Amino acid sequence: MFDALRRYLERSITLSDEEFDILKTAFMPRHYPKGSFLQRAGDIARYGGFVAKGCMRSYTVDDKGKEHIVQFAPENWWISDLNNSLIGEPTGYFIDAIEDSDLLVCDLPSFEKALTALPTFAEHYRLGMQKHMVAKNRRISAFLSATAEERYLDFLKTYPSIARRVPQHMLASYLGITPETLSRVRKQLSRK
Amino acid sequence: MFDALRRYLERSITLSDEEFDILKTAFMPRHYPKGSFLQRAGDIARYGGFVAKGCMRSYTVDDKGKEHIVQFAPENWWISDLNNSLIGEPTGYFIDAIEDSDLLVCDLPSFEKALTALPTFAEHYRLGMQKHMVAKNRRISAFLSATAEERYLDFLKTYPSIARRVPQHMLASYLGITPETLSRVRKQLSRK
DNA sequence: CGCATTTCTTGATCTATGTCAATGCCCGGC
DNA sequence: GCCGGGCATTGACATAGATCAAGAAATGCG
Repeated sequence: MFDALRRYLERSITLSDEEFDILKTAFMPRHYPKGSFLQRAGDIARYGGFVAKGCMRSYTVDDKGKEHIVQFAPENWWISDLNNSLIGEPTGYFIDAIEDSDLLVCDLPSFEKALTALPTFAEHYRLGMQKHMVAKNRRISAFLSATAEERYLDFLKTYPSIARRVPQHMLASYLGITPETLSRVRKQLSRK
Repeated sequence: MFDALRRYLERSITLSDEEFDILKTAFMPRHYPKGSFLQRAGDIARYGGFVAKGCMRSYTVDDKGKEHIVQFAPENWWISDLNNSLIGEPTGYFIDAIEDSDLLVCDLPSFEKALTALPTFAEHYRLGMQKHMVAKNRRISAFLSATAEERYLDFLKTYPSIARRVPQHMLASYLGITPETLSRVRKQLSRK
């Protein structure tokens, strides 16, 4: 499982064996069977994680019991709830496995220690964060100006592999529309 | 103007005079009269900036010529377009001054040099980025699950001072609704 | 296999918000 | 002090997408 992390990191930075050993101490391998939770709303969020295998999602549940998916995290993505890893207050987000998944999890203090000990890792983290920010801004822009259909097409183009592997109603939830609407959008598109 | 930056930074980190001098070399003071642009869609984005005085905004313009505000940046906020400072491709975002504003602007290479030279600054940047990410996630959640009225109330609570100083139609644009709808929402609320 | 559960589709109707158009207001510039 | 153009409000109407309800397909599991 650590191999996956190392391969992922070495796509952008180089780490000696010794450095990677330091990094390893921060993480714990954990298996999450489909449907199991990494955290629930109301918890004090403790762990973030790197997805080595499978697929996770984070989401909120509104007062009507409806789920709203904030993020998908398949292999080689990070999933965490900075929200309150930072603040230490109970979180509003659920994180669970939508497939059987293997994660390397890590609490915030250990993660920060790793950042301090490994400057190249910190640099990688900063760049990743910036890219992530760009993606969030894109998504916000889409909500501001695009229709359901446009958002769907954009998702297909940007994350084709995620679109293939998650159930449609989850995709709908991520896009901010109902499953019914997504179904109709798809029908509409298939005509063209 | 540099005083403003220093006061802002010293709310969370400590910098010696020498360190602050290093930081200073990365930035150039610039005045932006109301309505003037820091960047336009189609430009190669070069500069990000720290707002010492006034208020900036970044936004996109859709094919119907409608503006969609992605961010407001009053005093002590940063405004930049990582989007393509990173990639070097023409940006899709406009950034302009909605009040007469004073900025400290900085290109990406200088900024990175400062991050490397000043670890405490890098640390501050990382924390700020994380907080910013939390805010973006909140905004996305709001689009997924909240009505126009709820988003408006949330904005009032979260950024009361911005709500007071920007024109309503810009606030509407930020919230992803029309000025007409915002006007009606406000009327509705004033009845209660 | 075969049944049960989840997922997807389809239709009918409803609603929040958008669009278009008109009016009045306020503020900044001459 | 007045004039003009942006800004907010209001009304009538249009529409994207939601909701509710029912089947039809898939999918998984004993």
